[in-house]
Amino acid sequence: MPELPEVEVVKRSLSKKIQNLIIKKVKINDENLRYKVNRDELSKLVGKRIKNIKRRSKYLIFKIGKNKIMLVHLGMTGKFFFINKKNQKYKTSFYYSLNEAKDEKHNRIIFFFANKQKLIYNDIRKFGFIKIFSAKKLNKNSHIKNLGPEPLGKKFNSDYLQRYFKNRNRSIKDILMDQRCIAGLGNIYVNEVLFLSGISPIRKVHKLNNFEVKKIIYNIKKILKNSIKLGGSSIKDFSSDDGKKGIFQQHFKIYGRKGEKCSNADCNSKVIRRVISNRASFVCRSCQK
DNA sequence: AGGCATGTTACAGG
DNA sequence: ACCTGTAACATGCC
Repeated sequence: MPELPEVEVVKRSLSKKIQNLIIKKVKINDENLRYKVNRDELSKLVGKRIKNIKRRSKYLIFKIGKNKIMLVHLGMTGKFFFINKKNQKYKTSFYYSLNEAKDEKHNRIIFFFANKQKLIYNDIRKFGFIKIFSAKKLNKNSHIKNLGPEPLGKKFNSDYLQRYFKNRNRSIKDILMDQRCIAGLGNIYVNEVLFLSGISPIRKVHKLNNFEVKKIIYNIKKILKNSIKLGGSSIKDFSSDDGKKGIFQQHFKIYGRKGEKCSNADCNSKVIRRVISNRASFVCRSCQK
């Protein structure tokens, strides 16, 4: 589930819950995440305070104590649960589950705080990871150092993108999914951006004109901002199991809508699904050229 | 039973 | 050095 907007929403809601809490204990139920969890490093966090949480691309960066960083990537199915003093469970993610009991099985790492508060890292497929290292090493970290600009930042503008596109013979879908070009988009939002921009995912980037590049940038920023806003508001009342599935998909205009009528009012074409860059693309042939 | 899934990385080859 | 395509990771759902 997690692309930039989801990770941003997780960051915000987690910050409210755990900022300034002191870690009392860490329990590892399953150390075999994408990378093997380092027990020694994790145990060194005991006694330290969670200072703040930041986001870079789809990574969560926890500053813990004076000089520790906990870098978390949620992979495909990673999520956090927070248990408060009254044993109420907060799911700080969109990810829904139809079966709470089955959910428990995938609680991989548990952080304990005072008064029975807990932070649980839950991950079904275990493509996510948690790494601990010293704060000095953050910028040299292999996951972080090659990331392109944040799409919502000033460095992501048409000068940058036109230069990046100029001599590259790759498809626009491929490039937008490439975290070295732009950090934080994934398959769903790339689908949405290209639909809104009226551009076919297989177009070569060096053949896009300035207007098209600007349209892509505008739509990236617009969709991401809007999704963060929607995420923030839908998470607040995210307590019952009913209707969760709807929350996940209802905002997407093209992703997952194979066979449905194109959502542009004056278009009667049907959405088709095809695989591009090894992932599902949903396209309206009439609206995306 | 087989296909599919929001992500990243490694590798082989051009 | 840059680019492309493919497979792999683990698990559950339809």
